[in-house]
Amino acid sequence: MQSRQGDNPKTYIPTKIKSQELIDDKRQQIIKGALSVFKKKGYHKTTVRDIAVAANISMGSLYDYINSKDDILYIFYKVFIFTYYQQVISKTNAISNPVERLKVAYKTLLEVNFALEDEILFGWTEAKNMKEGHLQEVTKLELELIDYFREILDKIRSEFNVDIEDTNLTANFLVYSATFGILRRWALRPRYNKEQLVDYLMNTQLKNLLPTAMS
Amino acid sequence: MQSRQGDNPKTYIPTKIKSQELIDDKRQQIIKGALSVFKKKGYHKTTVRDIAVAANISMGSLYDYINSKDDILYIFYKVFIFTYYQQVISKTNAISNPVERLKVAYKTLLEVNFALEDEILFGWTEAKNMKEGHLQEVTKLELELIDYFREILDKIRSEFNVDIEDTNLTANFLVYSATFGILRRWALRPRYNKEQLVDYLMNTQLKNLLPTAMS
Amino acid sequence: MQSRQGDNPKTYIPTKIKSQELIDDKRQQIIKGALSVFKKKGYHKTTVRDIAVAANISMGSLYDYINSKDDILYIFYKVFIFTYYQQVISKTNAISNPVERLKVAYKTLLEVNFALEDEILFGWTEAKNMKEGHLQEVTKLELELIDYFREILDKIRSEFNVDIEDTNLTANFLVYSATFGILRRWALRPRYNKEQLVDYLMNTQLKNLLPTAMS
Amino acid sequence: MQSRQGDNPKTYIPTKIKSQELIDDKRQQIIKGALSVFKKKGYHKTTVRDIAVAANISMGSLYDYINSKDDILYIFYKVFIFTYYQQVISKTNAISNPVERLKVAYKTLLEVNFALEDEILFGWTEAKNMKEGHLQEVTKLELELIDYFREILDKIRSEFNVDIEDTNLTANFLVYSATFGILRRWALRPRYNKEQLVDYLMNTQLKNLLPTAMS
DNA sequence: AATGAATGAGCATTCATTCAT
DNA sequence: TATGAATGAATGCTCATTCAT
Repeated sequence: MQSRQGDNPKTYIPTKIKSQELIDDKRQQIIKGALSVFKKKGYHKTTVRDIAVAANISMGSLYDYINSKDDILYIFYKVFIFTYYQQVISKTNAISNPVERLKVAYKTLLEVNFALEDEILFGWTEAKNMKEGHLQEVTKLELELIDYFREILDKIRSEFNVDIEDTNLTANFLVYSATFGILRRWALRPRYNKEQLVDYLMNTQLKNLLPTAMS
Repeated sequence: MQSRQGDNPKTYIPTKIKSQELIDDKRQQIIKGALSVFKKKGYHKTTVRDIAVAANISMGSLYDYINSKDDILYIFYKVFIFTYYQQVISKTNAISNPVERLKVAYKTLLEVNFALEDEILFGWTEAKNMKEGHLQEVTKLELELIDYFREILDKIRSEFNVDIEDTNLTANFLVYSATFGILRRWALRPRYNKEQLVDYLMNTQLKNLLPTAMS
Repeated sequence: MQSRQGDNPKTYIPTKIKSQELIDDKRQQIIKGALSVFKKKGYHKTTVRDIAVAANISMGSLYDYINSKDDILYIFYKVFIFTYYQQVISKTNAISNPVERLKVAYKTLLEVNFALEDEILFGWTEAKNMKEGHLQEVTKLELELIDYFREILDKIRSEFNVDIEDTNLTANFLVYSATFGILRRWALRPRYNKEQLVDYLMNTQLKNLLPTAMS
Repeated sequence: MQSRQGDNPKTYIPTKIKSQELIDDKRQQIIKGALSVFKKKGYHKTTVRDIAVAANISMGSLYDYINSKDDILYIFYKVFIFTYYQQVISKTNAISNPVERLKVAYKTLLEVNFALEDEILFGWTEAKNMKEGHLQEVTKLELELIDYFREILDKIRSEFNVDIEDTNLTANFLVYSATFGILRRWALRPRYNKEQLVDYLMNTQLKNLLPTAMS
């Protein structure tokens, strides 16, 4: 696999601070604090003061590590999507059978989604608040994940002669379907728990894709 | 079918204006203007001034028809979801065969979704900004739509002895799947047009549900 | 007694309306409504809309009879002080013995004060909101009342040779003392009722003024 | 004398500022500026901008020290009444003879009133604009001052066997009488100066209270 | 004469960002 | 580097007054 953007969540945002290590540490601290407030109040209603308090850092210092409130959103997305992405890759990279790899990848995707519920919910609704350049970069990362699924599907199609009409479209839908339990949780909880939802998607979305013998 | 909330999109929000007809007209004008700005800037970044200008009404007059910025969001959702809902119902109510009804209902749902792309995109990301009471009311309307699908599925199951494990969960997923083309348009366009996306969903989501003979 | 301003509470404020009778009626209606709202909310927090509603008149019509919110305050004061003033005069004008006249006048003043508690409380705190010219005119009316008391005291002094150093200052204090029970009601009620407060003032303020034999 | 509320004018109003010393300084500066504008325009017509300008502080900074316009009023009253109160107490606390103490206390009260004319004039008319809780607290402080006079009168009555029917009512009237020169200044100035007014009240209000031999 | 809808300047308050220490 | 006080433009909302009908 060729090198991808997704391999590194760190981004160049100019700061007054020299030590890169310090920058990384503090930014980690900042987005951790930020997310804890974002979850409750959303991006717009969260003030930079709120974030500084939650991150246990002074207002002035905060602005030594970022240049604007928007940067916080950007850094959050980078780290978040990178994590999301890495988990799926790392758990499946070594699996040679593409059918098996698809199953594990989709299952992992579902698990990660449930593990990062708050982040996903927040991410879905607030992405539009990033400025153009940042948004594009984040979008690119997500497209890479979809592409990862497409590659698996392509392999299945060519190796097993399975009939999948459009692997790109299918990959897109698969990734979309994986957030069903999260984005609809207001309608699904508490009636259904995580396991039931994972099972439902594994049984319907994958089974429909693969010949009965395989699934 | 018993009476539902969804039968009436008008809601009592006290105003300073006495003529109900005028209220309805102006509110229509307001949300039309509001949406045109919301689309570009999102709810929070849109100022009430922006809305007044877009709706071609003065600030003072605007507040004669609503009581707060939040009300605009609320009225928008009520009208939007009601339209959404009504179209599906009105086009399928008369179809007695439940399989046929399901097909037409889902197809209509997809068409409406594409017709209301902007509204849906906006609606998905900004719902959380409504105040508690309003949010609940809007949520209720959406649940009624899901229930409408569940009822059709129940009928199919009992009349045709089709194996659908959980009709409620399935109905939820069906409604969710219908927004795929909209919520992922940044990844799907311009490669796929509306027809292709509608076909994909009709072919995968419905076909998987019904025995081959029926679909 | 020469003609005084206080003889007529009506004032020339230009209006669009021709019939003077109608003007008088409507203004009566307006200040009645206005006072009922002023009592609860004070002048500034009362909106013209509030007044229109309370006076059972339309916004547009209201402005046919007055020219500004300030006018309402002005008309209120004119009527209020005139009433206040007239009662004291009319009950005492015929009493020839000045000592007796003083007693009845002060007693009447006290009674009127308690009868118009709300008006007085409102009047004291909101007078400053009238515009300069109006304020002066109203002030003039009150000075006439003080003068009325000074005249009685002058007569007592000359006829009975009672030692009252400065009749003008004394008259001022007498009128001031009469509002004690009203302006301090937050500290006096419910411990003291109207009768106790009237007795206290009659016994202290008048008795101290007049030789024991007279009071 | 037991501890009283009046011992401390500082009140807990949460702020964004951490240094208490700075808070005290700036608040002093704010109410000084505020009063200078309030005097001319009254509470309602004074904008927060006016206050910021008069206090030589930026709008944003102003709100770092208070939370609402109402708070300014509240802080003003606390400081004002505390000053008022403290002066009377501190000048008389050491005087053992209660008759002497009464004389000095009343005289001091009169002097303080004249020294704080603007504050009193403003205070009387705008108290109603404080919110409920604040108003009660301020009221309590004033009641303590009245109580201070009542205690002196009680002592005089018991020690000297002077006939004062109701010491509480008398104390109330004494405190009320002390603002005569201020609240009626529009009718009294420029004819009477401060000394004449102080003399008048000392001579009438106290002399009437005490047996001739004492006053 | 009466009505009530329309207007827009004005207000209290917030908050991202800067900067002196 | 770190701190937190200072800044002021921007925002949601109000309300006295006007005006078309």
